[in-house]
Amino acid sequence: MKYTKATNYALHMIVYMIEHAQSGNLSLHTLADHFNVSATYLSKILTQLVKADLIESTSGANGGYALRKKMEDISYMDVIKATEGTGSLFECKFQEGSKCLIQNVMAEAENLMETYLRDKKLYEVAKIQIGKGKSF
Amino acid sequence: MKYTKATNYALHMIVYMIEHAQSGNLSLHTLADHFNVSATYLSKILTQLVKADLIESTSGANGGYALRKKMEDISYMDVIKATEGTGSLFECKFQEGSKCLIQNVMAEAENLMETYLRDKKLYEVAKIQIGKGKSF
DNA sequence: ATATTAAAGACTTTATTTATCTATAATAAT
DNA sequence: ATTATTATAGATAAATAAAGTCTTTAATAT
Repeated sequence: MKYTKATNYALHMIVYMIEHAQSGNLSLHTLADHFNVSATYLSKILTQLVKADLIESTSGANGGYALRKKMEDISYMDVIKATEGTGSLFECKFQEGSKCLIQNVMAEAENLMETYLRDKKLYEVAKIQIGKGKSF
Repeated sequence: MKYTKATNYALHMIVYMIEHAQSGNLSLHTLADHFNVSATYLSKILTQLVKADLIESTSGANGGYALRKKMEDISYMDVIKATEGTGSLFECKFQEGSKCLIQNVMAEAENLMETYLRDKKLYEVAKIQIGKGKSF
């Protein structure tokens, strides 16, 4: 069990977009170049973020991607849900519903992690103008 | 990102073994039958639990598997580490070491989950003799 | 009308997980 | 000793999921 590479990219994309929020739209090409990823592949990931309403996209010249949700409000969990999907990490293979006590415990553990990541905002890690933090 | 089926099995195996701890060794055959899994496949999972010193195995007639670690001490995390491996859920694809601030946050989140699962014992969920809990 | 940009669909490749088969090793019972 | 019972190991196959590519379509600014 590992986070997908897509989540890795997605988190970094959001941070990068926060850091460049004042620069207008960022094109797929620009992002793909900067992170050294294939454009079409990155496109799929960004589209997931668009569908999750975290960012927005505009076609045509001068188009590209820009933040949609208020940057201070974008949490790690927002991004993770967009790329990993909703749905629990553990699902009992022997019993339906939540009758499995093991599953209940696993869900509670996941919940702790989830709550933490829902409170943590990617904003905190971005290096923006007035020395608000630092990162990559 | 999901827990593997192997982890699912492994957790249930331990609970089952706790519930039948007084019945001597449980053979692969018995376990495979009870859980409706192929024996050789289950064997691989049980071997992982043996290597993690959670259970022990003995060959030959009347052999099989039995708990090795004190049942009250076997945590969810013990089992998960055995089947999922150690190693973090998130590893930054752009920076080495722990220089990535995103990774640090992700690790902290994982830590919360891990601590919880290291405290929770599978024993609590087993239905053993003197009404100590209930489950499957 | 043209250039620029994103989205969608089909598909391929790679990696991981799940599962099987066969052979080997260990031990108890006879 | 031989046989039956039991686990382990190795090779490999099948299934699933993730990562990545190619091509077409749609939208928009100039």
